[in-house]
Amino acid sequence: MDTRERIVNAAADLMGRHGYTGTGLKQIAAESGAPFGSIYHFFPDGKTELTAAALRWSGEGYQLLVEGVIDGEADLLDGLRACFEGAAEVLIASDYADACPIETVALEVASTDETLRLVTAEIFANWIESAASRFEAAGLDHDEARHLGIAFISALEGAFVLSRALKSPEPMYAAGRPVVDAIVAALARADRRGPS
Amino acid sequence: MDTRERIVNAAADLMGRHGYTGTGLKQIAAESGAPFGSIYHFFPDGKTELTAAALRWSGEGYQLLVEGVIDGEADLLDGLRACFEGAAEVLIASDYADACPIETVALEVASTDETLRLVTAEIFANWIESAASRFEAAGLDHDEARHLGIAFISALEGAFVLSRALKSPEPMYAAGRPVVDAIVAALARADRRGPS
DNA sequence: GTCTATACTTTGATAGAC
DNA sequence: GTCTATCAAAGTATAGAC
Repeated sequence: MDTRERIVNAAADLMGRHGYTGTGLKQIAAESGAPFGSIYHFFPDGKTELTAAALRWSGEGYQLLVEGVIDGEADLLDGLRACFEGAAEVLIASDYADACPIETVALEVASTDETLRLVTAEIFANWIESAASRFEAAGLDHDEARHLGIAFISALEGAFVLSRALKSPEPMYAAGRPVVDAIVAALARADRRGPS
Repeated sequence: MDTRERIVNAAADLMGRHGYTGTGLKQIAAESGAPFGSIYHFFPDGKTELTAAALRWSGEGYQLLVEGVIDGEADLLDGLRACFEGAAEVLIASDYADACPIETVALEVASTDETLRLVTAEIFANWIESAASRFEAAGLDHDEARHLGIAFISALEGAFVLSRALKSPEPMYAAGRPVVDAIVAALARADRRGPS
């Protein structure tokens, strides 16, 4: 792994746990084993540019992870349930440190850094589209698939907040059920309208 | 309003928008109009103690606000819908700055400050209990009311993240529907089991 | 209790030797 | 490209006059 990659990796890891303002460039240099000057060599625009790269890297990685979990199950609904269950397991295993890698940063920059806010918006939009496309492929119409995609990501993000604060996996399960049930109901309605 | 109250008020406001590490004590002193030294006069333990007070103040205020919205509607379900709708309106009116007042801080301190994490846990627990007690009063059994209370708060929190990042009210509506529908269904089941 | 000045640390960022 | 030394600013915290 080259130096640039190690820096981005360390930034993504630290920011996922401690947030944007809570993570210093010196800390990133130390954690990655890279000399401090290398950060500005690879990211001339400094912390903003590095953070954008870290967010995109985390965002892509997490999307692939979730897609793997969903597509790893024969049934779409089982795949969705596995997401909440898997997230709960990772939370417990990491003592509630490893959750959504971009959520804390997204909230921090939402009203303070428009450049980074746009990066988080693009990532969330990708996640929503990833989920919605699967719902649409399963038979839902475009709008309904999008709304439930948003509800799915919202439930995950909301449950991450509560689970980390309460140090309990309970929200992961309680928040997942209504969304999965809503998709079950929507698929049943779609099936009644036009069975494949 | 006395000095202490102004300080707590300013801290709660600033931290709600810019987070914990993103808000400085000097900024709080300036915003509140209080001299810097007064912060340490009223909060000898410094930033941690002040933040705990700000979180509790925000947490209580937001709970009262939401309870007012819910109880302001004749029907519980309309009250829940009004929460998501009202949150969407406030987001738009504030250019997506005013959302959940403790969410950003909760994520920031979850893995870095156990004292403050416990404060956010207590606040979220109060919110969950506030919602669950209303669901139970409407006819749901204790466990189901609690699970749906958690799902309700999770949906709100998750939608806040997405709405602020995307600068769109859409998540507020999309995330709210499955939870409200789940409560509709649960109430119908409870009614079938034992109509009042 | 109020307010100012200051100490100490850490931050993001830069310059320049190698 | 790598690495170190250093800057100016902002962070928390403290001391002490009034």
